[in-house]
Amino acid sequence: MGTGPVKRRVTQDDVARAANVSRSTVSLVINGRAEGQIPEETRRRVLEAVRELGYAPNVAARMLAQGSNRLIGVFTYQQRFPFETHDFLYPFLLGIERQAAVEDYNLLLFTRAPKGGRRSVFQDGVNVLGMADGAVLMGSLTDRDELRQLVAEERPFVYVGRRDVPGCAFDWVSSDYRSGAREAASYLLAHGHRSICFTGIYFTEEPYRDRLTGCMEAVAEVPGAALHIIPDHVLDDAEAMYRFITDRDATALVCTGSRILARLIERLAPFGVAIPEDLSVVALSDEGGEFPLGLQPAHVRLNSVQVGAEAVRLLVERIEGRRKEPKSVLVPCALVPGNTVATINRSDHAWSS
Amino acid sequence: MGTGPVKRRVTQDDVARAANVSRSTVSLVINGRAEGQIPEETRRRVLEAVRELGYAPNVAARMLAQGSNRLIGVFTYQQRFPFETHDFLYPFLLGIERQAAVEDYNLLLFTRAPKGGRRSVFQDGVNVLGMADGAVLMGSLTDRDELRQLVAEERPFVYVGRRDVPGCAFDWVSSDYRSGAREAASYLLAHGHRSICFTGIYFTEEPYRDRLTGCMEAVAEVPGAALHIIPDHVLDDAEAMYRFITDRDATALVCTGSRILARLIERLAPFGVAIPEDLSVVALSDEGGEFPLGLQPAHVRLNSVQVGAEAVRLLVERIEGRRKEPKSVLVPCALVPGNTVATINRSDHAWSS
DNA sequence: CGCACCAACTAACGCGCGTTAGAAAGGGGG
DNA sequence: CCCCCTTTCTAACGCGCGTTAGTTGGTGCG
Repeated sequence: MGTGPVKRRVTQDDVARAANVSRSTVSLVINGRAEGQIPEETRRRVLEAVRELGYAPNVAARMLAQGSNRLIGVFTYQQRFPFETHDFLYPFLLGIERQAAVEDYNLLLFTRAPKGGRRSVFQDGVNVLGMADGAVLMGSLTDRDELRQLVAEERPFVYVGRRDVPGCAFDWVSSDYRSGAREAASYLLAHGHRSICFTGIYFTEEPYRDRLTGCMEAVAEVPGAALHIIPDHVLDDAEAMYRFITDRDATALVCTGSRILARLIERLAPFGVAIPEDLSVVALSDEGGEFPLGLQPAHVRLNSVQVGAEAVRLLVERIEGRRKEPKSVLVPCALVPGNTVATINRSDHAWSS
Repeated sequence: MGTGPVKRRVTQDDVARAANVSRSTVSLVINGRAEGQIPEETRRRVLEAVRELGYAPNVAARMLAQGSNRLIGVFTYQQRFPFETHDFLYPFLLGIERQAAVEDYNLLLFTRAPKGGRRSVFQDGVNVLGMADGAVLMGSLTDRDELRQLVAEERPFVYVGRRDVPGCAFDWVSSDYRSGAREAASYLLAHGHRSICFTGIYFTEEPYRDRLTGCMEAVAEVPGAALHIIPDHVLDDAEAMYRFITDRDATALVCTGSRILARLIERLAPFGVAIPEDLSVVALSDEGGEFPLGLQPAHVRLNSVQVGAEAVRLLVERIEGRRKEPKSVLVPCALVPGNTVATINRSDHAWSS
């Protein structure tokens, strides 16, 4: 409970005394509202006192008084904060940071965890986002009512990743997973593939559903083409997966991430599956990733960094009152051809006779 | 300036009116100080009103009232924030985040950049660190007076990386680069190497000087052993480097980072330098890194993540008044043998006849 | 002289809450 | 009836700040 015996902080009052003006004057100068109000000479005196005493505004007080801090909150529904590179949220954070710097905002990372349960913006019934001007939310959120509640509080926020909550409109930014996935599948179809596998998890969340939808759309346009969804439990069993693929005469695979892709390749290798001769693969990911054997995975670049940046841009628009209506942004993806897709020739293909 | 159109929220006053008690009573009940103060019946009435009106405390007000905002500032003297994985500050940030969660503090990242000049804690004459309860500083700082000024302000802070400012004591945490480097060199010496190269940059900063010092200490203990510092400009020129090494009959190399090591190996390969047959290498780094040819670099693990965590621990001690005296911590390193160090046999070595 | 006006400031309020001195009510003993 | 104690509650301050109505002292104009 040790209430910090931190030396009493320097306040505007202290500055005012030192500069021999009133506190209001100090506030005016500090907030740049000195134009035509306070003459240069006074301004200088105040600023000097500020620097001499080492004054710094109190975040809480500022927030309380008028609600702005130039602080952007970042909240993640993941257990831990997505600093780890291998976390799929990491590139978003990268973009958020970059754009925050551009927009001249500081970042408030809500690392404080709840005692035991799942992460929530409401801790002990308190909306922790309250310390920031607005917040970027991300990660997979199980309880949609939380979003409703959040909207009701009318504090600006942007969700990274499309989230569809009926009767509840808010800002979000997402990669255009659907178009991206469609493009990936089309690319494979254009190379002659007709039986394509698809890996994907968390189908309850929009971004994952969108990936599937995109693929299905592309496949539906080509007569005789089929898409096969690899069930989760199969992904963990190398042999089951090999069976799954060969049983369906599949010659291609769309992967939702480059890490999954790496695992798949690794696991299929013992069965003599060569990429791309036996199996063509396209990933949906931010980067190609590093692969053995000189493989440069064909992939649809998701531009997650840009998504994070866009989220901040939207948020700042809202915070600064330049926009009132909810808005959503789809960041386009880009196909990056690698060397993991081959033109199919069914006559001499290993398992498609 | 768009004042946030945040909807007026339910306050304790509202609850008090509804429960027909005073606001203080509400506060007491909510903060659990009702023991022996407020009878059960009243307590129940208040809590009911709370839940009925959907009251939620205002974080900012709460922080303001009790004087701490449970905020740890993070400031870096690097141009950009070390989110990028390849940034050498990145692991520190990882540790900081982790420990902040443990200590139940949020993180305030000072991403706001100065208009043009070099980064400084003082922006517009305001010490931005004041917004947090305390701060962790890192990165290479050119202006040591800034640290003096900071100490004078008596605001809690911890520097990541040893910084030696005469007549100015403050908290810092660092990997024990010196012992680590000594261990690296000793390891090579124990394998029979007598002519060892050393790469290192930024010698003006303590952590880099310490690396060199450690190596020199180890070499000095073995008669006939020599340490050769590779000048910066040589590092960029593959052929010059090859010459540098062979001219000195060097059979081993101590590298300050695993990325540098990767570059070196890559550049020496065209000259037919085999690792570890021709050249043994030890890196000072957090991880071995990913290398081709199945190389697992021998390295001295710096435990930077732990350094970051330790910094936060120190800081919180100070913030919460559990410690008054300056304190510094050296986090021990650990030698991780890989497969990049060979026992030297000068008779059949390529260039050491 | 009287009035209007301006520049340069300040007093004072309110943001929502934690905290504490102390008021009010009730009860019991002398 | 007075005094004192306990229980139950409240008034009021302060946290640090943004904002606005208003005050002060001076100048110009009729």
